[in-house]
Amino acid sequence: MFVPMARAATTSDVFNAIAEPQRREILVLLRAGERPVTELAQELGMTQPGASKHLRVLREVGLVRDRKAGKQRLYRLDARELRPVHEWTGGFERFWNESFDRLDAYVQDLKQARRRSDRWQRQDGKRRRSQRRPTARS
Amino acid sequence: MFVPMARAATTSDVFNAIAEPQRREILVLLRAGERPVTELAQELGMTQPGASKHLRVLREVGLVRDRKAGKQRLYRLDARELRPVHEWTGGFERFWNESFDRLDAYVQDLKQARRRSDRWQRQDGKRRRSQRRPTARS
DNA sequence: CAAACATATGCCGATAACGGCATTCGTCAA
DNA sequence: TTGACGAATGCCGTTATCGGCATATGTTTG
Repeated sequence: MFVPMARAATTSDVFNAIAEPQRREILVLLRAGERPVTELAQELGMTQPGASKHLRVLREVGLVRDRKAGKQRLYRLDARELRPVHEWTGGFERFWNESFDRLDAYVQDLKQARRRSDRWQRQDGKRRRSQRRPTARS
Repeated sequence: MFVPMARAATTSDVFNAIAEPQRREILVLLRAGERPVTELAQELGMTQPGASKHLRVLREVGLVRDRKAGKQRLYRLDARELRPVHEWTGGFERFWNESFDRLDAYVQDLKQARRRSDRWQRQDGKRRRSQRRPTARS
């Protein structure tokens, strides 16, 4: 028998944790320093239990730590686990710098070819290369 | 009446797209160059429809583009949308470099204080600071 | 046109995600 | 101990996700 499963063993990894906008917002807020749950909930415009649940997820992947302070529980950032994400995306850096796009490369080639041939035949007063943007999505 | 919604308007942003291990894997595979769906499906150990669906998600957030090549459809990487993620995580860099941890900061302070006081009283041959790494997850 | 091949889409089942509410748990103070 | 307060947990309803299968769509070739 087949046992289908949703999102395999994904749950509870860092990529998943930061896929939630509210959780990202929490991390951003925590850059300013420790904060109790209620305060965070308020800034996020959600209920306290809601915030607590997000904080749980963040805690479980190690992005956040908590310490007791009286009856409060102060959460603070622990960004170390964000590093793998940074590095993973960094592995694609050359693809967004270096002409990632065949089209770009192609256009560059055309330009070069033009320049070369221009040196040989100097006629053709017409405007060459008429803003190639093909109407771009409408 | 209340209309609860799951993951708000999250769906279909880049963070969500790369939250899926298989989709990350696809991106990695595509670094090597264009690839048809079937090939990807095979390397991922999943069915062709499965791969197609992941590719759809990636396409919708702009991480991937496709071009027709005969009866095949070749997918290629377009990593530009990965940049925002890289930059967002980069915004936390100082928290994992610079003593993110109060404990570390504390230890640093201790070291400094020691050094200072050492200049005044030169005793205490004991080892100071015993590798504070707190057992790291087991 | 039909057959063969490559992809996309639709449907389904199982499960996870999110948010709110009610409630429990834990801690401090009177 | 009781009351007040902060935070966590449980439950529920709604929606999304993921995977597989069957099927549709599209393209090339005979």
